[in-house]
Amino acid sequence: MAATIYDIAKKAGVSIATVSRVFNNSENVSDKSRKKVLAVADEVGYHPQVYAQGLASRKNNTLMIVVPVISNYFFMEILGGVQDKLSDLNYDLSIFNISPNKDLKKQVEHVLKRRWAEGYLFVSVHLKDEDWESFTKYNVPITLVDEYFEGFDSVSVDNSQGAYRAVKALYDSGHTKIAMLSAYEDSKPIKDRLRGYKKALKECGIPFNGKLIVKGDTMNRDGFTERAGYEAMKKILALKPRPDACFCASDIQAVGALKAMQDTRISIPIIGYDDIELAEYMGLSTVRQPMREMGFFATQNLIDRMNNPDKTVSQTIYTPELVTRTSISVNGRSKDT
Amino acid sequence: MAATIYDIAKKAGVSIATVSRVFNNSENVSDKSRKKVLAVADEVGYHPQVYAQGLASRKNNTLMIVVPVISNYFFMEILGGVQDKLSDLNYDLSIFNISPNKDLKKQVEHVLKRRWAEGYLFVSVHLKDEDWESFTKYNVPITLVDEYFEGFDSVSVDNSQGAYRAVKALYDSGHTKIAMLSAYEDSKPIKDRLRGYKKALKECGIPFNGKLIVKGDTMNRDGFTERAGYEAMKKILALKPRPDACFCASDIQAVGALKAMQDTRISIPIIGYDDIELAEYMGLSTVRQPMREMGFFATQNLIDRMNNPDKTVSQTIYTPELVTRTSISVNGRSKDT
DNA sequence: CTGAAAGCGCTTACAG
DNA sequence: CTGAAAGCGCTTACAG
Repeated sequence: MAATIYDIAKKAGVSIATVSRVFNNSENVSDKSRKKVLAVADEVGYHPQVYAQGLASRKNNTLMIVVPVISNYFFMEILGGVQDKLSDLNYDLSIFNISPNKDLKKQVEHVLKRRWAEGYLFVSVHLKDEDWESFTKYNVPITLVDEYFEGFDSVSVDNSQGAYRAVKALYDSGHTKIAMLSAYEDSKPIKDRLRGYKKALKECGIPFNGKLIVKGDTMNRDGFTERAGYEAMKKILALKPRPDACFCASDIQAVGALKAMQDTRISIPIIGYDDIELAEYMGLSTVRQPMREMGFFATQNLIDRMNNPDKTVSQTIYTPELVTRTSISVNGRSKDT
Repeated sequence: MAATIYDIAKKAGVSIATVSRVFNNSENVSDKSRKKVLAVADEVGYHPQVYAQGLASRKNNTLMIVVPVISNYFFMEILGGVQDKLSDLNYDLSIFNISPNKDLKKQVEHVLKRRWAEGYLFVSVHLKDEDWESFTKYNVPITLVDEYFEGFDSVSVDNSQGAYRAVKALYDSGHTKIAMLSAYEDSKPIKDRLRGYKKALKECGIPFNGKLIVKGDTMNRDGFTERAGYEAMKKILALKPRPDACFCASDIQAVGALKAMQDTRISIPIIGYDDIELAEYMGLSTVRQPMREMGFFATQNLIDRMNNPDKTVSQTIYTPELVTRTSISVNGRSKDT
């Protein structure tokens, strides 16, 4: 049906080798041949097929991002950084969205085995060390983003430190009964952020109280949703004695939390996490991660490794910064009306 | 380096044909052979390479979604619907994110030419009819989502009707000076929604006034951002005479608009568009499209066409519905404090 | 149920 | 600058 390199070669009166060279930007083609080939190819809409190219050349010029949840601001920003980096490079970018209904490790393995891409960027894929370890045998360039494993290059953020800074800020503005609006407790970010929360309390001389760690009831997306935030804040506000401030594990939960405070007409200062675009428009104080830079750098890193498979593994850890807005003093909404 | 079908065949003591059959779930393999092959394959982490399979079988079992902006709620929901549909089918799903910096048509053509997937879902890709027409020659299954072209199957929503309903609702609750918080005027959704806006006004006997169509200054993502919404609402509130209600072209802009109203302490009823998850938590009235169903249905449609290339082209158009929350009467926020 | 062999559409030394 | 030919790692009739 579709034209092949043979058709083009015949029509252009050259060999298939020449056609191939034209499409691979080889310099060893006369201008005349090149023009002729291009003209014929354009006419029939020909372009080498990825699968044939991939097999013959043993490379496919594609990078693949593997990610569990596309629908979140963190990923979008990372993606932006990746695309910035890739924009002048000649790589195709494909995104594989891990399905929440199937086994995570199996899916990762599936992708790796099929040798779809030349390099992989795993974003927010959290696996046990032994699982990551088992993937080293595929011997393919991998960079981890928002995850840490000593066997692969990684780019992550110090979640514990971020939480620490948020809680510390709350303490510094005079609060001592600080709740943590949490999510699924086994999720990686929650574990890390809880650690930071505890560390801050300890440093401030406040005893840890498990009752102040509250999550919602809705646990899709591990509880990182508006709804779960809403549910959790309702519980927090019903606590006796009532907490006088709250660190939220994510901005998206904070949105729900804000709504819960509105509905109950009780406001306490809160700090979120992520600095999603909305945060600015909700006056939400939060903890910001340099997402775009992370995506950019991770891509750079991956490409470096592809070009030099033997370079030593590097771990890059960014420190998040606190962004202060109105929500830290009082609920940003209440003030304005 | 990596194992091939020959290695597995040798180790398992069978021919490569048998190994191939095992991986293609052919029934004509003895249990003994199958087990042996699977055992060996598992041991070395073997799996047929996509590129070799793709070339030899002339199919690759993958569907590709091509989309300009991943980072929006509409797309996320569409994706959810696609994944729902695909969950038990044996297709891989790959996402190609059109880069905003390069020529749209060229990128689409690039993807199509390379024959990456067996079927394509174009989501919110807006092209001229003649461009779509030129792609028919590739003769590959394509379904358009949120776009209409008579030559391909399509699944879309009646944007004009959605806007019409919103404006009508505003009128019905007593408003006559209704502004439209717009975005980049050449974008497809804006053109359609403006049409609905005009239609509603006409029906209500209100003369159209171009001054009431206002967009922001920041035009990235065609102005569908919080920032652009903020900017536009500031302008709207400064208009004399001041509009007494506003139809926003998207929820995300409405978020900015809400903030602008807070900052200026002037509130007028607004209705958004999309019904993003946040809307509920902001009390935002809006126009809802059945996104998940659309994704599900479009995928079904695409697969049908792949199985039956000659079936007649079908156009499916959904009608959006109005979701009423507090923002339609007064700014949902102001009430609560 | 199984294997030998042709073929998928390219790339890439090699020789000229 | 150019072409003939081997090879990439699979699938799939075909014959048994």
